[in-house]
This record gives sequence, C-alpha cells and structure tokens, in this order.
Amino acid sequence: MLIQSKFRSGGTTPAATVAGLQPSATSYYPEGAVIYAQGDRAGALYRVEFGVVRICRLTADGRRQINAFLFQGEFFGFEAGAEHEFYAESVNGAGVRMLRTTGDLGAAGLLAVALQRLARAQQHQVVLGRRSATEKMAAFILEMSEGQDESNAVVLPMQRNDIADYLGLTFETVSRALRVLREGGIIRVPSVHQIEVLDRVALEEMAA
Amino acid sequence: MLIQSKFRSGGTTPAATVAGLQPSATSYYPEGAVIYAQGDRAGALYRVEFGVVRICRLTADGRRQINAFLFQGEFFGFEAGAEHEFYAESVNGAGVRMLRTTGDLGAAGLLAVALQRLARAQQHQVVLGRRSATEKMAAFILEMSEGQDESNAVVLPMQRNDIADYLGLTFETVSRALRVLREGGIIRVPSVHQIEVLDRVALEEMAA
DNA sequence: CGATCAATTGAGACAAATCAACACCAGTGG
DNA sequence: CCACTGGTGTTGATTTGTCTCAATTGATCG
Repeated sequence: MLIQSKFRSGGTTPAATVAGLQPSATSYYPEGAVIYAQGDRAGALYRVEFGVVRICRLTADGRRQINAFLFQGEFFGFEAGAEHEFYAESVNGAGVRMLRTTGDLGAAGLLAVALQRLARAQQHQVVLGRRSATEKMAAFILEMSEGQDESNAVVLPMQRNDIADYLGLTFETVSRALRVLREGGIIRVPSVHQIEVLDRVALEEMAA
Repeated sequence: MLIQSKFRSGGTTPAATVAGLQPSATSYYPEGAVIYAQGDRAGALYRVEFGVVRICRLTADGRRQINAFLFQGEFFGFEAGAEHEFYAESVNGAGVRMLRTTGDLGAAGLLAVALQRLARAQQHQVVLGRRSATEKMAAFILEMSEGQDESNAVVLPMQRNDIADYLGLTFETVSRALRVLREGGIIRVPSVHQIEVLDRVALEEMAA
C-alpha cells in the first residue's frame, strides 16, 4: 500500500545541519509518495532539500487534516513518543535527507526547531479556529509568500484539495474564496499554481 | 465550587522577578489575572503548581483563540522568538512557579516538554479543522479527563466562553453540544463545571 | 433581597458544506 | 490532427450546521 519508490542520489554534500546530527544521502520522493506513515516507529529526523512535504493525519472516518507544509531547509519527523502520530508525504516531488541524532548535543538545536514549529502550529490554530474562509485563504497566501522572493508572485505548489485540508475547508470553498479575493482586486490568479498579490495590505488586514 | 477562590493573596508581578536567578516561590494569580502579555519579553519558563492556566491570542478584531489549557505540573512560557506571541492568564486562580530555563530543566528536558506541546497542538489542529461542534465537545471532554484520576467524573474548571474559544465555537454552541451529548445518554451534567461520562466508548468514537 | 454575570434555550440569518454540472488541461490512442 | 479520457478546478443550486440576536433561567454575592 505504501509505495516508497525511492530514487537514491549518492554523495553527502556538506549542508547546514543541526549540531550533533549526522547526515546521510538524499532520497527522492515522487508526487504523493509516503515518507513515513502513521504508526511508523519514530526516531529519525528529516530535512527537506527541495520540493514540498506535507504532514497529515487521517481521522477514523477518512477526513484529512494537513498540519503543515514544509519547504526547503525545514526539518520534520521529530515526535514526542515512539511512534509517528502523523504521516509525511511528498507534495510535488521532494528531496529529503535523513539525519540521525547523536544524543544530547543536538538537543539545543532541535529545541530551536521544535519551538519554531510550535509557534507556527499555534498561529495556525488561530487561523483554523477564528477565521472565515476568505480570511483563511488570505492568511494562507501570506504564509506561503514568506520565504519566497518578494516579487508579489506567490507559488502554490499544492493542489486545491491540499489547501482545503490545511485550512479546514472543502476544495470548492477554497476555489470560491480565491474568487472573492480576485474579484476584490486583491490578487490575480494567472495560473492554477500562481498567485499575484495586488494589495498586500488588504491581505494582511484580513489575516491579522 | 473552586477551592482556591478563598485563598486570595497578592500575586507577585512577573516582570519584577524576571531578573531573579533562583527559582522563585510560587506566585498566586487570581481568576483572570495576566501572567504575561502578548508582546512581553520572553525568556522565563513557568510551571503550573495548582489551578489552570490558559494560553491565548487576540486577533485584530477582538476574536480570541485559546491554544491550550495547562494543569498542575505543566510548563509554559517558552517561545521561539524574543517576544511572547501569546498571552497567559489564570483561569480559576492558579499558582505559578517561575524557573530558570537552563537551570532546573536542561535543553534535553525542555525539548521533551516542547515536543509534548507540539504533539498536543497538532492534535488540536485536527479537532479545530475537521470536527463538528458535538465532536469537538466530545474530544474536549476526553482531553480534560486525561490527567484526572477519577475515571468517569470530569471537572471542567473553565467557563463556557473559554471552552468555546478553545474549540473555535460560540458559547451558545458549546451549550447546545453539551445538550446533544446529554440527551444522547453519553454524559450527565450534574453541575456547570462537572461532567459525568456515561458512555466513554461513544465519546471516543466521536473524537477519533 | 435585588444586582450582575453565566448558562441555557429558542428563532431566524448566514456561511460553508453538499450535490451536481460543466470547463479545462495533459496524456493517450485513433 | 482529432476525439477520447481521467483528473483537477470552477461555478451553480440547495441543504445544513453554526452564528447571531434575543429572551429566560440559574448562580453568586454584596
């Protein structure tokens, strides 16, 4: 069921890693490939080398919640317990490097990464709990624009269904929210995966 | 109702003791008292000695999202950045001890605490994003019952408004959701702050 | 006892989900 | 080149769940 078609590229390039971690080779995960599954034994730490990774959870009745999209340079895979509570998949074809902890030395660096993730998770809780559909979409575009070049052109690598499961909406509502922003003159949508921000201030006011 | 409510003492101001290096004595924060505010300088670590603490954020238009309720023995106050992104308040009169970050709790211990909080935050994202009002309420009762010794009697120390802001609902909907569970024979509500679980399996199925 | 705030309950409004139809695009094979 | 096809996205019509607004009860306290 879990097709982990891996595409090993050899060689360990020196990379900025958390202190105390030993890097190994980068694995390539095609679109939709599972990096680890819910219930898998935890312990390893991963780093996104290129592409996008999503962290998800399935409920008993099949609904999906995406907790985070992770981009180049971000770490994932750490867990409080022995098993993965969530699963990780490649969104659009991603290169992932597996790292191993060597004990206490990495704890300080890991702590910084974990606190960063916690801050983002808490911010996302506000969006999930107290925002309308259009406001969620505005917040999402701004969140995606962070870390991308500041040219008002934002790339949304994932598909509408992924955005919906991240924001707690349906994909139809995502589509409609984009239309509201578009017809309000706040964004342009030149193609499915591209957003052009026309009025960043308006977006920030909606998302604040 | 609340045992500590007669136990008023003047709470020591947190700002005054930031410079203190030794783990200070427990400060008492009466109901609704602010432990630290949004924008306050971060750095200290806190531990709940008794009572309940809520971690909140206000949006620009006044809506509130509660990220977590913290009970006896739990830590809070760590931040990724230099400022507190959220604020902390006493829910029902709480004793809070301030600790030194690197003194009483090493980086490894702090990491474990942070990962625990991250796991709970991610689980809460699922509840916020993909559950109906009644299911949210079921999940909340189960979450509160963890860490309470008696199996079927669950105490909800906070008021309906707090529950609503934690679950992304209105307090009216919280009240209605409780009624649905009550009329379904799943819980009893002997008093405002007490829940008796009659059918735990049903609750778990709703929250799974 | 009245004052005040919290909680419940009801009626109607509204936002998002659901159900359904159609448009768009890339890949395939005729 | 053109019809097929399946997946993805958009749009429309209707339903449903939650919010909003409003009234009432209940709890707490001076």
